[in-house]
Amino acid sequence: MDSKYILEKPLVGTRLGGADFICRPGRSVLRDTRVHTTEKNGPVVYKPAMDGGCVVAKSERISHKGNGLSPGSRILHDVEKSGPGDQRDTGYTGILKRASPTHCPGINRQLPCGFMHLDIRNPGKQAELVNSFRAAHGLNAPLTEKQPLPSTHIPVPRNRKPSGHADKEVMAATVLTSLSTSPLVLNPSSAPTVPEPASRAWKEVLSASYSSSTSGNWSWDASDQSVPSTPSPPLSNDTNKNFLLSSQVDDVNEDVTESTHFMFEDPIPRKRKNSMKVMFKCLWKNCEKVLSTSSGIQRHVRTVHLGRNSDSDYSDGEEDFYYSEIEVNMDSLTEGLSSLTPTSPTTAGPPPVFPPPLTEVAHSEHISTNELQSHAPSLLSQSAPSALCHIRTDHAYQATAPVSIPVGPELAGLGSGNGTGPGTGTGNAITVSWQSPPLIFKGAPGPVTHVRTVSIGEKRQPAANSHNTVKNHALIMPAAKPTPGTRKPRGEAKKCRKVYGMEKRDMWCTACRWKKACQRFTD
DNA sequence: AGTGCCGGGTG
DNA sequence: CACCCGGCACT
Repeated sequence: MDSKYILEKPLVGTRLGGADFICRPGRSVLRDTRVHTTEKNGPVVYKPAMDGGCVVAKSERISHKGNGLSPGSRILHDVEKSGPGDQRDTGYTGILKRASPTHCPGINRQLPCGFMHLDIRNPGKQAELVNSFRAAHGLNAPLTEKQPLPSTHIPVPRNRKPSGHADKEVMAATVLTSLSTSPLVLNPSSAPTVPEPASRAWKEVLSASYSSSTSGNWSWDASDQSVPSTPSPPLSNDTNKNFLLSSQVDDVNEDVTESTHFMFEDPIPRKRKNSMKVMFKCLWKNCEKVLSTSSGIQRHVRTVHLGRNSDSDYSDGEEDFYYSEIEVNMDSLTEGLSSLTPTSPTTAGPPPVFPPPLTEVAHSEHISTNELQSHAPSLLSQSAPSALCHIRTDHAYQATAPVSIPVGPELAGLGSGNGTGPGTGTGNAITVSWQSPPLIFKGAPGPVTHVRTVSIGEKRQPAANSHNTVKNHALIMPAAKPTPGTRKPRGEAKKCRKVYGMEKRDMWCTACRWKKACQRFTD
């Protein structure tokens, strides 16, 4: 399930000389057990890109049609062509269907967007996108030098010089990834700075590649839930959102408190857009710094956490690891709502996460035990600690009437795969799939959602919700075994004993006679 | 104290 | 399994 889930995530990547670069948020996957021909094509492949040229890949599968075809139509065509057996392809289509932006921040933003923003003026670029896209799905996309085209800028760190085969591949992946996904195309003005999404993708690639001990075979097995290759904080899954908006946020205003909460998923984008503002939050452990500008946060990270000289512009992009974009609901902030009362405690899938949770995330949201997902809570806690606070304060089960716990479909669907995820959207930055991250409770849009966190130590609960509670247990913490001590809530209905009394004990149901849960007067 | 029922023992 | 009961949690 897990692996499948991952495959269903938005993938972006490029196949370079036999190596598949599948870049997912949080993790970059390079999978290819086939013979690498990178040595042969590698240099040719990325050199142009690094020089600002454009790498044009030609898909073998579509090569018969030539390269001159309308890229746009080809894209669609290719997607449609996806064979049922091609998991990656299906994965992509799945993405399209799922439209789960939270899953793949940098990427997600790009694929779908890429289609929409294909630069008609530059067919070559479209070809790139197409190829990158295809590559991401495992389609062969041998690179060629045809149609060299100017590329938008490629975030190649100055100080990082490829020093080996792996590095080259990394670079190639980075370049291609950025090319295929860089929204910057839309915003040339921001060229001077490294596009965050791109740079992130690049880093992700790097992190994945560097963490790999094998030479050309970089594969991130879906089952591999190992610890992230770097101690970097999680990149928020929402980084993909409002990317464009982020560029607008140039006003250097005051820091915002951590009160902000993530809007991982935006079911009603139009509605919220007005009040949403992209902020940059430091993900460094125990640091809740939130700044309104990426440069600001980068500086913060660089100087405060990385110990770099604040005066220096030097940046290897390392900072990108330590902050993420977040959407801040300005309405909630301006309305004087306590920062503790997020209007919509939505959470997204499992964020990648490294730093320890700031708050206890009640054993609840673990959708699965795999590490990836297990991270989700931490992100959750980091991103929306206040939400958790609320969650814990409400004991729905104490209500006299059955209380329905507003659990989003995501949660309900947890069983279906991380996708469960937390959300549908789960994905996250880096996250990968975080899927998970189900993690998560997604309240119905509105003020404080009453989400009840089931704690292990919890004791009996009124009958009205007993079933719900039990279900929640199963849903929310399938892995969490009911600890001894969690007893079935005592039913409110009169039992045989009360109904018949001790004198008519023979009239009791057998269960009652045996001191078991009454079977006759069930709750 | 009364009640509900879990957990465990016995045959 | 059926049957029983110690004991806990809760009212």
